[in-house]
Amino acid sequence: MTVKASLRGYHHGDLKAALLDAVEQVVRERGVSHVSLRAVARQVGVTHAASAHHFENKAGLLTAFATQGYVQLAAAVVAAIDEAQPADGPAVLEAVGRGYVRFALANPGRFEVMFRLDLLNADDPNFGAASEGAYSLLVSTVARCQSEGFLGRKDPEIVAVSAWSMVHGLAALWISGRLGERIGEKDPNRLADRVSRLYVDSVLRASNP
Amino acid sequence: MTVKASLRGYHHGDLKAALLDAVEQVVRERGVSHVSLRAVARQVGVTHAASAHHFENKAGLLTAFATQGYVQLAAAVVAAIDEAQPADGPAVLEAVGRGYVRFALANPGRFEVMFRLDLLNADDPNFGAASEGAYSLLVSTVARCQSEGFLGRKDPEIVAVSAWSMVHGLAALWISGRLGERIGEKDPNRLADRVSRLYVDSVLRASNP
DNA sequence: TGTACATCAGTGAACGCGCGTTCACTGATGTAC
DNA sequence: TGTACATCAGTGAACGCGCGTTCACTGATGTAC
Repeated sequence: MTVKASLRGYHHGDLKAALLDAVEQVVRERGVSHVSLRAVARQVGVTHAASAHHFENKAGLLTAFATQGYVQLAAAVVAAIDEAQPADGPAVLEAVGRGYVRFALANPGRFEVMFRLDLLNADDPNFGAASEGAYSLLVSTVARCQSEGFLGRKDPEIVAVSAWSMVHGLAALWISGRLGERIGEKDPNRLADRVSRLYVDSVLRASNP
Repeated sequence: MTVKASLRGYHHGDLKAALLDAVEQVVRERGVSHVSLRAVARQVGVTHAASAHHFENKAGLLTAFATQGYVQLAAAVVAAIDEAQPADGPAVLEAVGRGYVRFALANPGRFEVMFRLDLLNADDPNFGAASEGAYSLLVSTVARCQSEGFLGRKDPEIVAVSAWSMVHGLAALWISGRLGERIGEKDPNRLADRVSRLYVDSVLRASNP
């Protein structure tokens, strides 16, 4: 619901947050390519020049939007871990994968923006920190698996990268639509569960060196 | 090298192929977002309206470009298999992964376009056939692994999807730049080899049921 | 309680840009006879 | 060998569009005294 300008007076109150919400809405309803300063401002009910007071330019707005995304992603992963009540490192990693894919599928447009570095100020420190925060969940989970002896002589870096690649690829392929048309499993969250479990069972639990 | 209009006369000869080559060049040098009918025509040295004689519109041009890409991808995968002289199904699958990533990294812009369904006529029959042709290499390789007894009681569909997801995600993350900055292995092709090997060794060769 | 004033937040108009599509056109090619 | 004619391929100008940025502005808020 947009609050009409006539009802809210000259000052908005919290335009910064409202603009970020509007990006979310435009991205969700019409796709990344339809996000423009003008469309976003229209959504809020404000002049399209207004956002310059809060974000330097379009890249600044999208960078803030993507930064929110990494924070939310980390929260979704933590929530998935909590929910799983994991008994060991591999169970944590399985939950991390589930949480990652679930977030991406629930927020496909946002997820896309988070990796469209051509649209962002990739060197923004807040952006870097948020992204690093999400990544560190993966790294520490793999470290736990290693300390519990589940890695054998596997390189933890390769385990982390391959796990990340798998869930990222699964999300990207599902969102692109190239995957769903080809396979029997039509529920993407169930698919994510099965893929994560296959990985964890094969790579971590099989206990070969 | 662009042949000047003055040298080549009124008719181009093979404008259709030249336009597709020009898309490749623009995408490689300036990125997907800079591909426009005008930029492509400029590259060839031709009026920007000329492409309408060969491709209905921009989506048509990009669809043809992406279709070429799937054909090339399939060829790259086949070449990687030939090169590896694989002794069994898992070795074939490892080569498929290597070929997939190698193609993506050598042609990042093209690879991106191939999955940007928002830019394409996704229901174009040639496009669908080319994409299906590449996918079928994966499916038949997994089937071979199964017939050789390497799948245990694993669902072949889940094996295929997880393998595809992993190499696709690896390529996408590397191209986006979010991966290279975080890890020690700086050669993406070596990284792809190691990731593919980890997958094949753990999922197929460990021979647990 | 009241007034002056600085600061802040949003306005509205203007700018120049590159874009995709359309269309009447003209130059070149090739085929029929 | 020559001519008429249909077809094809590229031209060039025009169109309308939505875009991001800039800037002088004005309305609203809050602080100092």
